[in-house]
Amino acid sequence: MKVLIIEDEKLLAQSLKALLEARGFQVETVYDGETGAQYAEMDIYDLLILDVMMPGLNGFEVAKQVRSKRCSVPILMLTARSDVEDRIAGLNAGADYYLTKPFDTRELIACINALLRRQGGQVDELRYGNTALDLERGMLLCGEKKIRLSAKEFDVMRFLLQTKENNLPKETILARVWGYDSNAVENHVEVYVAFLRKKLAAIGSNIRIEAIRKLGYHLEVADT
Amino acid sequence: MKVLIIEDEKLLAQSLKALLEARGFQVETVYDGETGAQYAEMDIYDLLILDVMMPGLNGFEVAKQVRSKRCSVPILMLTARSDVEDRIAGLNAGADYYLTKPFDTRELIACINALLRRQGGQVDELRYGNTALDLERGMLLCGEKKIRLSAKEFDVMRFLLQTKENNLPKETILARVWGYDSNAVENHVEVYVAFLRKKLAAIGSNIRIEAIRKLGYHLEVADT
DNA sequence: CCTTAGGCTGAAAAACCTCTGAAAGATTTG
DNA sequence: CAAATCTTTCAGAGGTTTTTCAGCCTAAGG
Repeated sequence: MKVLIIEDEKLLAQSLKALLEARGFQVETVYDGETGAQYAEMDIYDLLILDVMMPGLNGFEVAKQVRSKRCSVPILMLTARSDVEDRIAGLNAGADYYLTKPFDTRELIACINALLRRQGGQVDELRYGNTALDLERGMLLCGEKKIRLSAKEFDVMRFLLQTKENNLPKETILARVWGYDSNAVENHVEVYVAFLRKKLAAIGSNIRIEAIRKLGYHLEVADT
Repeated sequence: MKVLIIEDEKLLAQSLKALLEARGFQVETVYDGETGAQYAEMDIYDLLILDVMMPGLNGFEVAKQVRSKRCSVPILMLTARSDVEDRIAGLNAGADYYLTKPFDTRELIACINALLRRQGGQVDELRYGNTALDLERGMLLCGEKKIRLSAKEFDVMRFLLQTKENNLPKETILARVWGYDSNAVENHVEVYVAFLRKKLAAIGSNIRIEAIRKLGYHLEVADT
């Protein structure tokens, strides 16, 4: 789980980072809106934590910009301003939750869990068709049968299951599974899709991984 | 969009109902937790609005019960108790958002929009006549039938659908789809228009791509 | 009614993607 | 340290898509 914190108060940013890292998140922090928007648009994060009041681009603007790029990562907005108008503006700008500073640590964690749960983050199983991905054990389950996935297979399968029948470009899979700065090539994705198709077939799953040339992959339930 | 309101204060329930109906939602209200949980578990709602303090099953319990049935409808919790402990309990019980009474009407609407926006799995598409272009999967849809488009076919079709019955010179299509600096010729456009007409016919679309000599192409809905 | 240029079409060639198996290179496990 | 498993690399098969081209058709103007 990768989290991006966009917050100009470095002290708060650092303490948030520590807090989340202690719970097993991978955290990156940036200290201004422009950089934050850039990072966020790589679309490799599972959650954005966004301060409203920042020099340069403020939180509302960052949220709007990110959303305008069709990036649907959950956004949690933080702010000292408890004004109703602000909350409304934040939500309308594309935020998913609005939390007022100072906030209780446990409340923050509960919010994050709620947001990630909706993304399929806190559940222990992702289902589609007649098949489930056990997130604890990294296994594909279908009826009585099950099969173990390797780490990369698991990551790829997870992203596919999160986007279900929506298109997922190879680029994006590459960025999220191998890292945006890795020198992995698209054939890696193809190879892993092949691995997954083999394993899905082995347990009799009715999930198909469909390829659309030049666009990417998505899941479908076999018609038959 | 169907919304279920579970709220024992009938006055508040009714005013919420009116408020939402005015925005085009289909609203049902129930006045106690047991009934609410039953209704919710039918899994036919797009959103639950849930009061915490109710006789019998309270909001936390309803949320837990609904979630335990693997029902993932978004839950918005309302309460007069502004206690942090409550908010945490609510979120952990499975709520997606926690709003404290009294709340601003516009804030409520913003919350609802935020929740539905996320859930709506927004399959965006361009429609014209009896036909739609699925932008996510690059397919043409017409009733039950659908057909895949190749990348270039898709680009041309999208461009045509964006300008609808306005004239679109071949030159412009060339520039936009093949790039202004490519060495593609106008016959390319003609060929692709032919491809598209064939595919449109194959799915029984009533869209016609009309050519006007020296001027370009545009769409029309077939009269028949 | 004829001419002509623009538009249409089918076929074939060329280019391009995706898939796959095999093998080499890493990494983990026993 | 050896064995097993996982990841990367590579090259070619098999399709599909895109381009090319030549000839046909049709609308518009004389």
